[in-house]
Amino acid sequence: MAFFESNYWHPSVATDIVLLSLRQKKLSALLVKRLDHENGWALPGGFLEKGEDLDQCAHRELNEETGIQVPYMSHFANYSDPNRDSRHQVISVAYLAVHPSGKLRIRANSDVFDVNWFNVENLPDLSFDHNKICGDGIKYSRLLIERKPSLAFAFHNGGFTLTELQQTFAAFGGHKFSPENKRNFRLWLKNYADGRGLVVETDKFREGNHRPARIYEPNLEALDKETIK
Amino acid sequence: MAFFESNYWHPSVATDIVLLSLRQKKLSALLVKRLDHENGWALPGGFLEKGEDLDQCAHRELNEETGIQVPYMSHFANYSDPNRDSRHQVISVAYLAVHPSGKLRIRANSDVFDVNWFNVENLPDLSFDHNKICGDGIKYSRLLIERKPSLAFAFHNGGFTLTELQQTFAAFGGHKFSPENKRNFRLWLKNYADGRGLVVETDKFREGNHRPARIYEPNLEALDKETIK
DNA sequence: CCAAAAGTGTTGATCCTACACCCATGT
DNA sequence: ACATGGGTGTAGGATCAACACTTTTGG
Repeated sequence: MAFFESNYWHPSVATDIVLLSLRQKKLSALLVKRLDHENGWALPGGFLEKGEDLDQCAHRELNEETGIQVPYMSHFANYSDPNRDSRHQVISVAYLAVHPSGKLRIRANSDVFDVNWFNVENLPDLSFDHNKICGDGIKYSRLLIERKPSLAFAFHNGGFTLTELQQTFAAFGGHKFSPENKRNFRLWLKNYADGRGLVVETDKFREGNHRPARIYEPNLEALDKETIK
Repeated sequence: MAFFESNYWHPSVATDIVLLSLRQKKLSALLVKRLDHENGWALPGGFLEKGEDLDQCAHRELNEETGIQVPYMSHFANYSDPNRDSRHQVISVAYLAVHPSGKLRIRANSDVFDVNWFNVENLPDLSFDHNKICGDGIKYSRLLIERKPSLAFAFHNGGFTLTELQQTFAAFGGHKFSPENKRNFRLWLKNYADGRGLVVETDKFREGNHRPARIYEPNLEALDKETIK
């Protein structure tokens, strides 16, 4: 006997996560290989379970499949073409997430037998419509970081120098945050962040073969007040 | 025997539509009274059917319940609290839509026994979490009209005068498009729309106890090229 | 001393605000 | 003639891009 019965038809509902990070200063997305997904690369994600909401589902799936937790995650689109999965009708609820650069501890998991970062300019063929979803997520991230530049902080753990922050913006290809107009980037940042108290100066410096660079940290309290998801 | 069976649990999926329009120059939302919704006011919408995608579902439900079609409709959020509907777990996919001001022909429908516009400043108590959804939709529309001002064209049928267009912006309470700075609104519009070719002058005029006002029309081709959903 | 990257001052163009003013119609 | 709303010109302030410059470290 079937486990689930109803007088009405029901679709399946899953979450898929476009997880972005900086790897070698390139914007990169995390992909997984799972036993069921035609053995190809795909976005991390999975089916909604009874009693949880979509946000919980996305966090749970990401944690189960990669063992990580992220400082930023939010919904950006739905995918509901009845034929997007040939086996049955699945609504995919897509999330954008950000992981700070640095070590990624991948947890062993029976379903997932490979996990890796891929430069977003050079993604492999993905299962289902995941190339479309991933591309949309990247496009969305470019819009988002212009509307809510504090998103860039989520790419850094334990503070950042202004040059590092600028490189983060540059990884998105945004115009104003672009290449070597260091001066204007800093003026813009001062204007943007100072009024809102978004960043705080620390007394720490990043050392190198050059003048040490001051390290800044995001002001978590002020960040919570930022509008726009 | 049950109509639908599966080895896995499935949620229900529905679309709900926040349909906005201008009524007496006030931003207003369309609400319906249905036999099943505790006999209270609620957003138009209903369950996804087998073989259709979410956009089709939203258009179909709106058409079935109110007999109208709209020039703008797009997804803005999901609602998935497991307890948002006490009867069973329903994912609500929320859409924002715009209807031009003017006559609304309501089609008789057995499920819906009342339909009406409500000023968004003064909404009644709605079924389920529809007050939350509707409020979010209105907030979203305020963001959207700043990011993509051409949305304002969807509130007008058969052309608009510049004053009418400005009143549309004013209905959202936006700062720059605000009260009686006619001069700057027009300068801003010229700068925004001229470069993109978004509006075209017609040779028609709106008459009144005063100098006739030139009527403009949106350029549909250029509108399609506008970025941002 | 030199290389390399951090960090600052300032000008000129551009955009936006505020305010004043003229124009065309109905009564 | 005048009331009403349509429609425009423009000076001064704020904002922003571009470029040149100084500072501090390691080797």
